[in-house]
Amino acid sequence: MMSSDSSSGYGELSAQDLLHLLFKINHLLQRQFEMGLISYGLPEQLTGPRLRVLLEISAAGQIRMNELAKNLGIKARTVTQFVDALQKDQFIVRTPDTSDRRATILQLTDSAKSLMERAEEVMGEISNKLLERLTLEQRSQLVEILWQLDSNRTEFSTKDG
Amino acid sequence: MMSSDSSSGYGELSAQDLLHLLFKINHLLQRQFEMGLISYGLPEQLTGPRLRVLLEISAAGQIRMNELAKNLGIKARTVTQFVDALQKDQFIVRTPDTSDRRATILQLTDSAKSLMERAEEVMGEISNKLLERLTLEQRSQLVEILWQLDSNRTEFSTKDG
DNA sequence: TATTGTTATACTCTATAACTATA
DNA sequence: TATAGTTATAGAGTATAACAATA
Repeated sequence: MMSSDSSSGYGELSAQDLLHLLFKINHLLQRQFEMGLISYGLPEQLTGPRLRVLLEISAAGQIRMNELAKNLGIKARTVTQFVDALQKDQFIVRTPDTSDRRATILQLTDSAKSLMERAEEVMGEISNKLLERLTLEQRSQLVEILWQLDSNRTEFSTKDG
Repeated sequence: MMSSDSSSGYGELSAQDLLHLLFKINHLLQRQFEMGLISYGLPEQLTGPRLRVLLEISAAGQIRMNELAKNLGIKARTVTQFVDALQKDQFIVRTPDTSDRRATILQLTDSAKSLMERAEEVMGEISNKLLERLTLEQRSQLVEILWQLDSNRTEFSTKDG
């Protein structure tokens, strides 16, 4: 699969192999990250996407479902589902927005607030562990590379624009 | 969210910010990769995971469902579903394994074979485009970094081992 | 008894379309 | 008419548990 040369010449990979390697390692890291959260005692219902929702609410203090959808890049329907699940588990509460009665405002419950504090700590520790093998120089290189990749933004046209 | 310093000091990110940046860019790249496949005229049913299944079968020539599950790191039940879908779309065929009548062997159909040739080309082109902003040096650095991250393998214990 | 694949079932993430209540 | 959120529905990806056929 990967024009193999397991000695040291890893600079010789094709773009495709490099990209696949990136996808693979990223997937592994995400897996380890999520396992880390659980192993540090965070509730298992807190999947990656749900955690992202809570972090967004936490950062905002309070936020409309509307805006949450925009921030997370997901659709209103999807937010409703997250909110249903998170409310059922008592992580958040819905309150009607008095200034616009169509809207709903989300807030963390008190218990979720302390959970999020813990989550922040834990995420910091996990991140340190996952990246511990990288030298400072490699970290800067990685940032630079990611930055470059982000600014690339190749546009592949799809039928629907 | 990200201890901001939008000038140039991107080497100063915390491990957590760096990891999140990685996750984000990776997600973006994967999205662009999939959009690229479609924009090059590959069938839309060919989602990322399904493509991976076909690539695995293609590489093997023929393969047992059993082994496919192992190679992809997914469960037998999940393979059945992929195979059902891919067979319905006439990308693959099931044939009984005469040497072990419990087993089923998978092969690409002829049309899928030529599709996969095309897919390989297209993936190469897309990869080149997505990584075109990286210098050769950055590519080596990235490989080195990913390699390092792969060898890290922090083990977070979960309840079930 | 162990293994291969399937049926039955379920859960998460995501989406579109139609609708309600409000603006 | 446009916006905020919900109901209804769907589909992809993943899983566990129970089971049939075979080893």
